[in-house]
Amino acid sequence: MRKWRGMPKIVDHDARRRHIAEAVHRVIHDKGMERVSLREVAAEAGMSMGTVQYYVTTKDQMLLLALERIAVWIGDRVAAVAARQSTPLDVLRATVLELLPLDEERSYLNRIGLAFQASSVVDDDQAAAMRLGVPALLSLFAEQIRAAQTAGQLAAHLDAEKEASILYAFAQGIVNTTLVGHYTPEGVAALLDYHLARLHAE
Amino acid sequence: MRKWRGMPKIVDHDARRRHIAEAVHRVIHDKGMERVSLREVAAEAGMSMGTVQYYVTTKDQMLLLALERIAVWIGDRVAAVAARQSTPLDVLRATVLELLPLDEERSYLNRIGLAFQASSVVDDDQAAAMRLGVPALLSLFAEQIRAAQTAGQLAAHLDAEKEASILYAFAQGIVNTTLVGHYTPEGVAALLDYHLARLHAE
DNA sequence: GGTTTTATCATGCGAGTGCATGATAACCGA
DNA sequence: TCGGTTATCATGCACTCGCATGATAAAACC
Repeated sequence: MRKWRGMPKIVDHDARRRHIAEAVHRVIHDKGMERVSLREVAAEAGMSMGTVQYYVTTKDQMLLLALERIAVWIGDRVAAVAARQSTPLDVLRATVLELLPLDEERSYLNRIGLAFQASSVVDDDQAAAMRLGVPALLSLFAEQIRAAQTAGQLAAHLDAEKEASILYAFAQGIVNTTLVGHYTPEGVAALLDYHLARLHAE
Repeated sequence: MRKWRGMPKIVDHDARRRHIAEAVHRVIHDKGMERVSLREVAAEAGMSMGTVQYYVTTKDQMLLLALERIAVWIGDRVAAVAARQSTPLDVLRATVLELLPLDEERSYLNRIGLAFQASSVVDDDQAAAMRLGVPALLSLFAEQIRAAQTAGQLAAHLDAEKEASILYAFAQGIVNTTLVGHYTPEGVAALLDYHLARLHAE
């Protein structure tokens, strides 16, 4: 599926937008945020530039669309992996691991997320979109920590909110160093397990 | 100090390069990495574009120069604040705090660092320059942790290397969330103290 | 079947890009 | 005092950018 040419009307607008957003992702991943342009994205998406403009009124909106799409992508992945766990501590561990660049797809997502993290410092709309996911993750973490505490999996004296914040910061902070190869996937997992082990009820 | 015009020969090349690098920093901070151009930087530095080209052969080299400059800037700040502490634990705490966006100057440095972190994912030279500082900081952390352990300030059973990695990741990971206002400076410091407290020898 | 709507494309425009070049002063060593 | 080096600038070039416009064809509607 590469080239459409003059066959209108039965199109799924959401699918088109998704297609464009994914082309933006690939451009960001392969060439970097500074190389994102309407032309480059159109070429990557296999459409004319005019068609991209038909679905997206401005470049900023195109980037925002790509950002929102990747946020729901990550959100879906986290929700799916969390649902697959049995104990609160497993949810916690699996969720953090899901956020880290431990295989190709997660590295892909993290590279793009990193680019948006930087570009959102200067773009208010992107910053707002970026902020959306954070409280959800933090409260998921805190909730699982509390559940693990009542289940006797984690020490009762822990401050769930603070532990959640620390855990999330750790996950965010280890990304870049791992992406550049400073840690192996096994090393990162060992680091996480080391940290979680100290939170255990003895 | 804004405009030179036709007064050559007694110039300090390093000073000129520093001046250009700082202009790059301001452009990145105020308008974002994508708006960095020879023209914009020249205007910000108060020189003609040709003069910038005289000191910097290419745009990539200009960015690399700005990256190296900010790395030594941060390194100097960390070294200075570390030298001012008396116990290993104080060094550890003060060094981490120095890396966080807790006041205007540190926010300034962190915004720029974040931009380079993203752009270095796609530029190999920048990635190499970025990697340089990490081992130094990690080994400083590990060293101070070990010193604190022998001094009885931190629990003896801690894995100094792993704790150093976790601490550094925490510092890196809390930056963006703090920059967008999700944490107050006091909240971040409290988070760090909470984490350090659990490492204490009882 | 003719008209309107929807989707796609090619093209043009003014602005901005990185980089190269030639001119022009100010200083230095003779 | 004079040629040569050093530093600065203005300008030009080929290219890309975001965005606007007009043409065109297929589908939908009547």
